Amino acid sequence: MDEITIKDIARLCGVGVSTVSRAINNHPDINPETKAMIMQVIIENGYIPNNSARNLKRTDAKSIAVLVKGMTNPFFNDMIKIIEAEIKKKKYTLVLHHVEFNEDEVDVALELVKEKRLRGIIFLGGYFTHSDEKLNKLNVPFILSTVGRTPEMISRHSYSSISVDDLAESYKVVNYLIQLGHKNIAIISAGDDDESIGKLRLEGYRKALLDHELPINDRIIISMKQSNVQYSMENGYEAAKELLASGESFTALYAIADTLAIGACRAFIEAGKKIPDDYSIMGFDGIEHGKYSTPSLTTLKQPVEEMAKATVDLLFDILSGKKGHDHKIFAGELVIRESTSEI
Amino acid sequence: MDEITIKDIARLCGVGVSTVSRAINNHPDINPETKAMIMQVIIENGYIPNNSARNLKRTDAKSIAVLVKGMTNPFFNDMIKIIEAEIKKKKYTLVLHHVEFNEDEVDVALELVKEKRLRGIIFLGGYFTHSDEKLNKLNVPFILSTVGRTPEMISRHSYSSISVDDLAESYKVVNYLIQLGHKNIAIISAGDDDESIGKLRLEGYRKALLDHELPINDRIIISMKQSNVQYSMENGYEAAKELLASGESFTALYAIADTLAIGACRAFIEAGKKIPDDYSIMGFDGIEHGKYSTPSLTTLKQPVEEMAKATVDLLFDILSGKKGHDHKIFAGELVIRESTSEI
DNA sequence: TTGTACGCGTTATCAT
DNA sequence: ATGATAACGCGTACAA
Repeated sequence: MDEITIKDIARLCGVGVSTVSRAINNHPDINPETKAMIMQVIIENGYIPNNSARNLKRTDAKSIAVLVKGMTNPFFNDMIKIIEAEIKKKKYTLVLHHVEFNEDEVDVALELVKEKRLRGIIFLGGYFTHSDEKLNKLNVPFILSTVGRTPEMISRHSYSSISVDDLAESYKVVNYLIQLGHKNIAIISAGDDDESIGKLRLEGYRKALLDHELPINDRIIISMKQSNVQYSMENGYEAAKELLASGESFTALYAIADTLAIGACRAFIEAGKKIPDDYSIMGFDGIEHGKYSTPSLTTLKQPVEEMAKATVDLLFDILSGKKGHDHKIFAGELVIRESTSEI
Repeated sequence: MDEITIKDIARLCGVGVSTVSRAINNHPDINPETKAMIMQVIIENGYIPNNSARNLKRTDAKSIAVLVKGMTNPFFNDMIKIIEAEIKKKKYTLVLHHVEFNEDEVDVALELVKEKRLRGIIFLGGYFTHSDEKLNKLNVPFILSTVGRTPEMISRHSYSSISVDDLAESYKVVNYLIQLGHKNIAIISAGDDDESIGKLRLEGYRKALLDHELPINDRIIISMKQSNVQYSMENGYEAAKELLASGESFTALYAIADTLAIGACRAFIEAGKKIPDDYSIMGFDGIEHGKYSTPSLTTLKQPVEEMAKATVDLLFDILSGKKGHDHKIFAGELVIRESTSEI
């Protein structure tokens, strides 16, 4: 015998189980003295309520899940931190859950909803091309935050989303490079099968070149290796080496994530190239890291803090019935640092 | 009414609940046809078993929790990835849980054990100065992995640990700098109240200086700001600026984490200092990042992969009764890159 | 092979 | 203010 339950505590205290339950859950209808006595016994015996049993019975769990797809991008760490704090501030419990690249986040969410009596869900990152039918099974409000969305995709109102316009912001990046005088701009992007931010950012790149009547050279459009960890520095490093080895001419490189850009910078430097003198390099995301790199990284910064706050605020507005589903798009900020210059 | 339960499925199928249960859990005693039929109905109705109820009943949960203290250090990401894969390989379920710096990891673990019917626990990072009394309440095997330990602390046998000898490895770092001819070596370490790796690494620093009869100058021993995120680049950056502003003379800097070292590098570079010509800088941990920094970072690399594997292996050996508790200490590896040179 | 009934630890409801 | 008891959804003896 080693698991001690609420019954044991009740017996030890000479009271009923419901009284113990009341003591634990801060119910009003209880004599402060009995409560104190019970709490004392609980501490002495190291009793810990079983959460499974609680969740089974409870109606007011007040918890919200954050599902993060792919934890390799440090970009999410910042967001999680803020979301965590905001949720705590609202006296809700946060259930943080990582989901693998090959897992189905909606399936995971469906399970979690049942298990934890969730009030809401926040999806962070990932692709998210799920059927309406499946999404409708998720009968708690959910928000797609920083999940790649095309304008057509967000024309639904069965859920909310918080994001930047990946296509437009990506356009800004390339546009900036063009303004600096670059005409041959390489890109390190996601694979062709990417359905999310990778695809959108690549489209933004293409559109910018097209609008400026610059040629699109497929040989300087490099994809991350699928075999490597996605969005890793190593991946950027390898891609950059491949690019340099190709012999194609270009004067600027745009990596669709800061991590990739940092890896790419290293490859260029090792190859004896000067940044930004020989090549300009730009990233996307605005992670802390880019600020402390050498050269520091010019990037398109996503307003992490605002987005994280907006995500939580929107969710709570929906929960309290104040608002219906909404889709907010945040503007990114061009952060010019040392890795880019005029040609 | 919208939550569909095992009873509903049973009714829909015209069978008993136990038959449905058997279908779900791959029990042997069931007619393949009935099973197929039941599974079909389950899929059609989108039934998902309630995990809380399952955990409440189940005796064979086969799950292991990994509690990570402080997710700010990317060092842990690598370890988690590996541990995750290893656990999956053994057909166990992984419960990943972050614990805040100010939370008590043992309390969290205690709850989790009850809730999830855990078979074992892996603690990653943190301080871990808990009373035996408290640890004894944790009646499942647990392993402290990469948790700062002094030799005296690990002389217990109620749990296992996997770590590097932080003091000795730290000594190696400073010893290497001394061999390069440096005599005035600054350090960015944890606060005085640190009881864990920070303390041990600082002790290693002191011991190395002492052994080589070099003076210890308290004014070039800088602590991370408590107000900042611990072990962040920003923290290293600020500390380095403080150091430079102090006017104290030194030729080398040892930061007790790579993240701190990277931030410090940036501060030095911004101040117009050449690394390693003017100053040598070393880190500790061996994160991916240091490899792609410029200058790339000389560091003391912890054998992440081996340690992660050893952690899981040891846990399973204990679970299967093959072994009792054990304490393994891994040797770090001096990785010499560009940020250090002879004086 | 299948169904019935009980119990897991807790909270909610209804008495008292 | 407190206690008895019925759920919560599931797994599993045990009976059939």
